[in-house]
Amino acid sequence: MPRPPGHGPGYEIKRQEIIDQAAELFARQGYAATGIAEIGQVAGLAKGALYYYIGSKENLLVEIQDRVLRPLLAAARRIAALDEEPVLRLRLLSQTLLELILARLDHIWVYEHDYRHLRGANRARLLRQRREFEKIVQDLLIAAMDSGAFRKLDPRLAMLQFLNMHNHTYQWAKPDGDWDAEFLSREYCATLISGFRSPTYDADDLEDRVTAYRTRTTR
Amino acid sequence: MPRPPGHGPGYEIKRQEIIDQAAELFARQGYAATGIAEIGQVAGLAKGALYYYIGSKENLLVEIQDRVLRPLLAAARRIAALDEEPVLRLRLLSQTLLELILARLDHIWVYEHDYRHLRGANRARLLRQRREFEKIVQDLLIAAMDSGAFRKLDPRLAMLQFLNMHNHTYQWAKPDGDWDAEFLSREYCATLISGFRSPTYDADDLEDRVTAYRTRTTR
Amino acid sequence: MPRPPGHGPGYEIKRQEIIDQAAELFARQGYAATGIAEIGQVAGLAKGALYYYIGSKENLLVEIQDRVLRPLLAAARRIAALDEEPVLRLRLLSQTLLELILARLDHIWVYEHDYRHLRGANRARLLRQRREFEKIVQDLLIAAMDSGAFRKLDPRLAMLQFLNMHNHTYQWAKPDGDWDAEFLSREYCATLISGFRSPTYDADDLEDRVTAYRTRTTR
Amino acid sequence: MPRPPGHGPGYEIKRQEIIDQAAELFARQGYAATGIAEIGQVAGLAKGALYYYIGSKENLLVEIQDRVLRPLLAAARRIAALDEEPVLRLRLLSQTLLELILARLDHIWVYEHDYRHLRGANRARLLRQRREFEKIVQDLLIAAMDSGAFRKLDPRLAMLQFLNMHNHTYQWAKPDGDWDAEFLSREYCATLISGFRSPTYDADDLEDRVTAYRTRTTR
DNA sequence: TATGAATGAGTCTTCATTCAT
DNA sequence: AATGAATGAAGACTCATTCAT
Repeated sequence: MPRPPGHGPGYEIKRQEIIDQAAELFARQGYAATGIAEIGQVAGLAKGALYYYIGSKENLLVEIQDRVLRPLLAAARRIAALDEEPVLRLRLLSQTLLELILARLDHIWVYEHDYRHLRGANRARLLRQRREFEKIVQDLLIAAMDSGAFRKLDPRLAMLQFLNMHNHTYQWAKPDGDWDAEFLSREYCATLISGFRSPTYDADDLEDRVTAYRTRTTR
Repeated sequence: MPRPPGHGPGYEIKRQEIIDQAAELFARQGYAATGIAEIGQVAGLAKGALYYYIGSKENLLVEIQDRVLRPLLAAARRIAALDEEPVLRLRLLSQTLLELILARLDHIWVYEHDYRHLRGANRARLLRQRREFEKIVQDLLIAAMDSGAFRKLDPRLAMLQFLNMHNHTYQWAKPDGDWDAEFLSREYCATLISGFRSPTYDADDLEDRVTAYRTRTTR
Repeated sequence: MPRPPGHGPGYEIKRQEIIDQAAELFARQGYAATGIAEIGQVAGLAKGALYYYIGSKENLLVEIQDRVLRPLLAAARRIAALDEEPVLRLRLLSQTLLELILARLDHIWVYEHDYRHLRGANRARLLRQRREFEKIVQDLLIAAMDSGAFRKLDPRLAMLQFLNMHNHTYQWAKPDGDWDAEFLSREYCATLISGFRSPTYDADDLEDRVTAYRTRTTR
Repeated sequence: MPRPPGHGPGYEIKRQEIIDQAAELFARQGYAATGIAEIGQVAGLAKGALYYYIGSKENLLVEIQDRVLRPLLAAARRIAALDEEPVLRLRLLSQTLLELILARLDHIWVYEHDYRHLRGANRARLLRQRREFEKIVQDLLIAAMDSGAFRKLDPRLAMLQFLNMHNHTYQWAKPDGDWDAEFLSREYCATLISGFRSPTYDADDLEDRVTAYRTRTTR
């Protein structure tokens, strides 16, 4: 994401605005089917000025992917490092993931659909980050098995079930849908955990523990 | 899908071949990012001859969507109409769905990603069929609730969980992956049913009943 | 207009049918904007068979031009050679010309609009024939001046006025219009002759002389 | 004729130049037979830049039609509204019409030949304007009849004779022909008026009255 | 006689990008 | 900081024509 040197104070603000607008267009029409001219029109900028801000069309895609992956990975790393029971951490991660999906539906569309249009280094970095996120989830699942909370499952398959359930949400969620991230997370986790748990594990008080955790940390 | 009248015997065969090849390209690169020239090259046909077979690029997309939706809907209708317990029918539908996904991974990519590039009547028909499929699943879930097998759930949310779990599979499945449709269906359903079931419902013998059903019907 | 050797009895009939149909299409849409495929469709023939009959698209144009010019020139030569007063001959020629225009409106459209798409020898021949027709008209006008019926006019300008008046008719005439060729010829000639005539020439009995001529020759 | 917003000062000039060049090509070869590539070549512009100016091929056709119809209708409306004798107004309109034809021969070719390639709203507007012009002529002819100058004629047929005579001129006129609009108008009107006039109407001083009118108004 | 299949140049149009100003 | 003008390759699609069968 090379930026021309020496910018005024409004540069970055305008730039972020343009990325917002591009994300919306890409989500609605697809990256390949959206023209630079269209973005310029929505941004109220002639093509020359547009390029002054964006550098290239692929750059926009990179930025949008980044806007998804950077906070996602940061949150995932933070949650995974918490000194809490693995199942609780999974539940927290679930909600964070859903919050991000619901908050930025258009970004997620682009993230899920158009990463294949990235080339070279951009693509490699993206895939690396995706794999890191998957590993965090999988490691949490393994930890839950090791702790006796979950049965012995194929960890990769468990991780994929977890991600299937969460990641596909963008396909039908609406910006102002009936269900918020907390509710969905509770429902999804209820299903998944009842499927994964070992017979001895009692999941009934999980939500209480979530509440307790939140009280503890936001105070 | 209007075709010019009067074609030789080899026409339809060649046509289906081209659709195969197009599906592979669309899956890899996206519909919008795949050029007609590229398809012609892969098909070994000049542009003129290519159009003799395909009519238009959008036509290819329609055919691919149809190849997914026609068998899917047919199977779903058939299974829904079976005189079997709802949970068993869900399990059968799950496997059929996964069989279709795994057998035609590229078609599913296109189906999931590029339906938005359909216009007008083609798009309307597609959405109608998608909704019909969703309704079949949802009605099965309602039947399972009515039979006492499942708890009282929000039927739409249950349906979406079911489809999240299954439909997202195309994102990571490989043509020669380790897991076949039967295995995945067993695992997915185990998770979902343990999440959905009422306390009194015993799901442990479901797989036996699946086996029994298969024996009964294939004899 | 090369024709493949050795044809069955139906060949020429079918061929003429195709030219008819092509003329209609060319008239409605223009030569350049009408496709061979369209002609084939209207003729109920696949492209291969079509070419068996027509040889080439330009050939169709040549034939249509011929269908206009051959009878037109034949009639013009015949009328010009009549042993009748020049003004009467002009009146007869006028009617013949209008009969041809009204009888074959589509051919005339093509004749007037698309002769420029002819190339080389075809074009040269066409222009030669057009000039011959113009010369016949002009010579009749000169004869009328020499006979004292018409004033001394610029013969070329008189000829052009005559042709302006007649040839532009195709632009607004309808296949089943209110006015037939005889009526239009009477009206056009009344206007033209009253403009061209010398003060001493009495045009009032022209129509009687036309009737007399017709009675004489059709008996 | 929508144009992209925001253009520099040279834009419209260049645009008009391109329309000029296109009109010449269309006139020589026909609209359908002239390629965008050819226009670009003549304009010295690559295809992209060409489209920056023209928007679409049909747009060029619309502009050319407009260049004919706008001044024609404006002049016709102005002349029709003059407080002069109807026959004089017809004579003035005739000359204006011929001036326009001779001044823009190529535009008139396109106007007469290719209006059928317009579609939808463009076509409707064109036909409406053509009919308005025809109505103006016809109303003048009716006024001349009402004033006693002309015999009782079929007004529509009289109008068509008037337009036949004038409009067909483009078919043979040359850019630097021997005859100017004033001369042709005098000749055409002499013919038409002598054909249309009532026995009592004296047309001999019409040209004097034209001269008088011109002197009066240009002073 | 007639067909279906093929071609490849050609159709109009849009693309992402650049750059002098 | 921003613009208008330009490019040329690529976009989907149609064309008249050929030819083995």
